[in-house]
Amino acid sequence: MFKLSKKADYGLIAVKHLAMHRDQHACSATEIAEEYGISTMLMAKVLQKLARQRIVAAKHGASGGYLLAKEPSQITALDVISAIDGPVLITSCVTNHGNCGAADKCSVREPLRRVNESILSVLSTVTISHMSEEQHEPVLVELQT
Amino acid sequence: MFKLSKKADYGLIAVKHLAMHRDQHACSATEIAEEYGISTMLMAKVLQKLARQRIVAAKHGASGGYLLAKEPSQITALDVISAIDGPVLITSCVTNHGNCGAADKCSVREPLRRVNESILSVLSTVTISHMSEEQHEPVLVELQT
DNA sequence: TCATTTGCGACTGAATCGGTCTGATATGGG
DNA sequence: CCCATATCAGACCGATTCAGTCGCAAATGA
Repeated sequence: MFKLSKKADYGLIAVKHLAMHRDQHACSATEIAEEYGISTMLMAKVLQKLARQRIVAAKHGASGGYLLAKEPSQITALDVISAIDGPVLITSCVTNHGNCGAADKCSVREPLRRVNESILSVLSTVTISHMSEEQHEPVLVELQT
Repeated sequence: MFKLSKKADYGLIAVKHLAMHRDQHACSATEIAEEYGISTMLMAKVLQKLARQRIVAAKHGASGGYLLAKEPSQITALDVISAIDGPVLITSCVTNHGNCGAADKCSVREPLRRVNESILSVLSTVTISHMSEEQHEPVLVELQT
């Protein structure tokens, strides 16, 4: 009901962890999972999805692990969330090929599409470096009502 | 994974319908449901929740139904959504009494709380009258990164 | 009085989600 | 060269949530 999945949560935790430990060794899934008390298997799954979307880079083999594939300022919360949970759509109707039965009669479709855009805009404004910094400068997001 | 429930969708449809038909007769759950091809029983449930939160006013008895309890400009999308689905929290950790096991170690808790605030702010900026108007003036929402 | 309508809780089947397991593949180090 | 350590991929399961239904009570206008 408007919550992001635990996997997406874990994804953000992992990416932030990698951001804080970059220029150091590659971090293995086990290492990250244990640090935050998360199931190792699950964290591994999450990191695999992040790797498939080229958000993190994987290093196989002994003493391998994961490294950030981009600068923390170039990775947005939206990148991480949609890499794990798929595209962010607040309703199932916002895509044209969505199978909402009442699509043509639906009167809230267009306004909700605009709300969706605003949320995407919020999520893509927040980067991993924002999430690591201490000071928080306000940013203005334009909202089409 | 970041989608609002169908019930919340239906709630917005119903409230917008009432906004367009106000100053007229009270609309019954059956009438609204049939207009948009939605299950009557389900629409009734949704309207009951909206009535319990005093967003709409119920009129019992024959030729009864529902009326808006406030001006459309005083009803926000957030009001409707949270009346139906409960408080909007993008993670289960944002409340203090949330039972997230890794709460103390969790490094993304505070940044996500700020993202949550921004989304609340977007949802409470959009009102039912916004959703009914044709022109769409942009509004700026402040986002604490 | 009675048909209509809301109010409320219990219930069910389906879908989603969190989490696990198994097996394959890659690779650095001893 | 071998093996411990990693990632990779997909199947799998139990629990939770969700969409939608049903039955019964209470209100009320005609």
